[in-house]
Amino acid sequence: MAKIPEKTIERLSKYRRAVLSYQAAGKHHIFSHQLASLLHITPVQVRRDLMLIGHTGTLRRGYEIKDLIDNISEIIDTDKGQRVAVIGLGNLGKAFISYLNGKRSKLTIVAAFDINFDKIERNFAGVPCYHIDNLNEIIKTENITIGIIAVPTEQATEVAEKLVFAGIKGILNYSPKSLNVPPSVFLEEYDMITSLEKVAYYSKLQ
Amino acid sequence: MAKIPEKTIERLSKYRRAVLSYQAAGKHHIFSHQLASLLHITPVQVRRDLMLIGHTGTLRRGYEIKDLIDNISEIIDTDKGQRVAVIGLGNLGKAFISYLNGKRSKLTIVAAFDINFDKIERNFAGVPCYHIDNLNEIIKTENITIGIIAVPTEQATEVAEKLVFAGIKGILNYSPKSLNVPPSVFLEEYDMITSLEKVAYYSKLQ
DNA sequence: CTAACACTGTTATTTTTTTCACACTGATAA
DNA sequence: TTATCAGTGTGAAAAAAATAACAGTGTTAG
Ligand SMILES: NC(=O)c1ccc[n+]([C@@H]2O[C@H](COP(=O)([O-])OP(=O)(O)OC[C@H]3O[C@@H](n4cnc5c(N)ncnc54)[C@H](O)[C@@H]3O)[C@@H](O)[C@H]2O)c1
Ligand SMILES: NC(=O)c1ccc[n+]([C@@H]2O[C@H](COP(=O)([O-])OP(=O)(O)OC[C@H]3O[C@@H](n4cnc5c(N)ncnc54)[C@H](O)[C@@H]3O)[C@@H](O)[C@H]2O)c1
Repeated sequence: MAKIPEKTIERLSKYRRAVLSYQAAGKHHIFSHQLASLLHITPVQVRRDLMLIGHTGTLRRGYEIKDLIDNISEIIDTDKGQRVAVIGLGNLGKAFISYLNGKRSKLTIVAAFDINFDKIERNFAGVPCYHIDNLNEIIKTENITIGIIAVPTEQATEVAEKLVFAGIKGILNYSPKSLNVPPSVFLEEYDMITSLEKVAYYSKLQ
Repeated sequence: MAKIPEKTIERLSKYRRAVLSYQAAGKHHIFSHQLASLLHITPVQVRRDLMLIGHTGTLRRGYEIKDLIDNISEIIDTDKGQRVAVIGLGNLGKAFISYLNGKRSKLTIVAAFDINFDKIERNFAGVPCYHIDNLNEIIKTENITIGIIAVPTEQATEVAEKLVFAGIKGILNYSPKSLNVPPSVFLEEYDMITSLEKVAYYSKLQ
């Protein structure tokens, strides 16, 4: 199969979540225009994306949800799933853990790390919190491949280095400090100020 | 000036934050390759973006930081600034407020809304929290133009309707429920699961 | 004075992403 | 039976975004 565009990968994740909730509502099929309107995109975009992963629909009923979920999962999941750690159990870290817990079976948050002893050796929403000094060890024994950084700006660089040293595969960074990691580690960063300033910019134009 | 691409708008916001921290470190000038490496992009991309907003650098010293900040602000800020409300003072809402407070002068969070009476009529990090029933009134009296949605999924649609009704200009939605708003309201949505699944996908390829 | 250097600014090109346009198809209704 | 309808699948075109290529230019070293 040809290389799938990055934007398509992002949408596949959204399609899957959209159809999961459709399925939960008892539906078995969905049309491209329905999926499109859930994501605020065009039906052609949907059909093209699904074409790229080789998913075909039926003419009269659209796409079969069960099949679609399987096909998307085939692409974006790994067989055994991946194990995730959150570093920094503050507001943001907690929000992520409560949000993700019980959502997806293939990505599981299995550990949190902090330096605050009030948080260490407790569970938050079922996830154990360890001292940051144990990061290297736990990453390895727990077979964690993805780290989510939610520590204060000043600590972010150091935490990233520890993650890289421990052999992490991917980092999702929410600290405002942009990180440098070797090319063998996939890095994704998000900062809400960018989003907010974008909203502000386009709001003022209206 | 020609229309500025959406991606450039996003990067302008990032450039400004990057140079602000450079400035805080006592620097007065920055080269395109330095800015580029801070954002993990190419120097050409930086020069092109700055060209689009009509900012020019000097040959030997690169871009003057003070000027650059002014020029970017000229584009993405409004004169009087914009006032922002957070709806849902949970983990996420709190994280945003503490993060934004004192960061930018032109976008100010001036109100939070919740239904939980433990939170209402108190301040969080200097921001007063009101009952959601007062939303319409406060949006108008406080002249709020942007709303950040951080309420549970089930409440998101209703909250969005209230914001639209109150005449909001832009919405930044963090609830996983994708919203429908009239075209007069600018909508931006972010969901960390998309980011995380993307990281997972590209991590497994490495 | 001249050449080498290390930047910026911009045109041209390439790549990526989205949209258009339309063939195809099975169901339905007249 | 035949026309219409409402969907999918996809090559082609367009639009958006990123990259390459390079001219221009103060600065510095010789
Ligand atoms: N990207 C975004 O959109 C966004 C939004 C809000 C906040 N932020 C940033 O995210 C970070 C966290 O925000 P928050 O509201 O959760 O802050 P917080 O203060 O509530 O939480 C930070 C946590 O990190 C822990 N910590 C500090 N140093 C550590 C270390 N070396 N190792 C492990 N843990 C450590 C602290 O004990 C604390 O529990 C901040 O840097 C904030 O600026 C980013
Ligand atoms: N987009 C993302 O990346 C992301 C990440 C984490 C969580 N989330 C989502 O964000 C939302 C908030 O997460 P959280 O961890 O802060 O949850 P939370 O439960 O800590 O906070 C939700 C807050 O909203 C308040 N609330 C409920 N109904 C309300 C209403 N009608 N009007 C005003 N306030 C109301 C609650 O009292 C509570 O204080 C959830 O839907 C969660 O799934 C999104």
